[in-house]
Amino acid sequence: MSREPRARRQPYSVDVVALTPRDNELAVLLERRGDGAGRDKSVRWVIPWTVSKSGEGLTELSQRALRNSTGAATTWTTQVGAFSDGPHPGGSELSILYVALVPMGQATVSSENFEWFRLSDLPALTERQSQMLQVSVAAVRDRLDLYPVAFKLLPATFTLSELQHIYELLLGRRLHKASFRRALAAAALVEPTDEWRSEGRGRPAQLYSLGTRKRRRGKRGVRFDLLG
Amino acid sequence: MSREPRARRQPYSVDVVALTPRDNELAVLLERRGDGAGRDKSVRWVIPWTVSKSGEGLTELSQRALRNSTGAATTWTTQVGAFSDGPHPGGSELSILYVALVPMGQATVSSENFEWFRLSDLPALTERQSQMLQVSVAAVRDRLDLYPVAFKLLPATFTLSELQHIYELLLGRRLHKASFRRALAAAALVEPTDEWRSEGRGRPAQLYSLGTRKRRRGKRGVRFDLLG
DNA sequence: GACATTAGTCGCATTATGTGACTAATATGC
DNA sequence: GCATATTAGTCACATAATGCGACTAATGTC
Repeated sequence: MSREPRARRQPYSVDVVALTPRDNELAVLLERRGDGAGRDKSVRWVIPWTVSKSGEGLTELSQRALRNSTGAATTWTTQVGAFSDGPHPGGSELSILYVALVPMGQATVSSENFEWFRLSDLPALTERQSQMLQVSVAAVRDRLDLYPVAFKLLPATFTLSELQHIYELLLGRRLHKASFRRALAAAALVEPTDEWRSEGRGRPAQLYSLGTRKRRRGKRGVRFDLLG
Repeated sequence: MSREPRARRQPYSVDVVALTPRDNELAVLLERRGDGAGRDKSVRWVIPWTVSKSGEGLTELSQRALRNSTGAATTWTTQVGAFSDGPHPGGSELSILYVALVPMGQATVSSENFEWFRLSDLPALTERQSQMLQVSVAAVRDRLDLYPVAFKLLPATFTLSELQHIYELLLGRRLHKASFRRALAAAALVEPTDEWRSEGRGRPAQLYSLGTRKRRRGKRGVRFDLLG
């Protein structure tokens, strides 16, 4: 997609931050903007976005943006919010932001205009785009305890070590193996399959899958220790 | 505000769900719509909303909507999301939803066009409005552990019993007094003032205020028990 | 002064969590 | 084959958090 001809202002766009685990951290999918020949060379990558065509719902729009950038991948997607400050590459006033979680190892691109970047190795972004990315990652972290986001970053079956690595990646700190597994077992969240994976060296790991939802209600007390 | 003359479609509106504790549950501020003489008599109340005037940011818009409906009250406000399904009373395609938390006892109205309704005693709403209200309440609940929302539903000073009641109201279940206070003390969240409140019968209660933030980081393990 | 009512605390049983050390199963180097 | 490295998975025990009933404290009402 090349530069727009001084676009008339679109009312709103749907922007999608697609995240996937890579090299022990998160990576985000960005779109190449223009050919670098324009006057604004400093910003060459943007968060993929679409604008409404004809009465499409927000969800459909986000799915279309995702399909357009990753190539396929019906992944888990959730809305983060709306942003109005600063300019948008498509000239829209409003950005409706979605995060999409792409399972490890399934991070594809639809064309060479798209590329995955590790968060520690990002290209320059505009203020608004940078903020949207930051809020997206924070949104995923905040939902970690309430929604199965960690599992959406993994394939349907996974080893417990992989699951722990995802949690460590999202929390930004190491977890103790025995504690992690004990808590996981207590919640009866995952179920073992009869498959094992041999990763080269070391003992093979058993594969697990996310168990059927059990509507367990939290009956425990209030945690005041993570109010921020 | 009376019926609009077959409004041209606005690009988007900002809708504000204002919540306050009342009679041991939450109450929401609604706006009377039209005079009841129109053909659509069944829906006479709507969630207060505004549309953009001239390059206002979303935050300013929500503040204006709030001022317009409650009369004053600079309360704590946060964005919930964007909604596109179903019709909006203002004819906009998109609703950007905000929740505002109004401290107990400070729930005023700017005019007789506005009224507070307990959630158990709501008037009929459209599908979209009903959904937005439901999502707003869920958003507040989901943020209970991460953000000091419970304190935003109380005045600057409060008794510990009042605080516990707010938590019980938001969680929908009873908490044990001693456990609640022990956890609260461990987090060093609140500070006692030297004031006491005598509520008629019973022993007077000491008043507390929310202490200064202390950036305590969560070093504890993962909770799998409330994934849903 | 007995009683009702609300605030606030204590002690102990139970459960959850942190942590290091242990065993198990595989690959590699010699 | 056998020692060693590497990763998976478990155990046992100490410490911390939580559930919960019973207690004391301070007020108003009769």
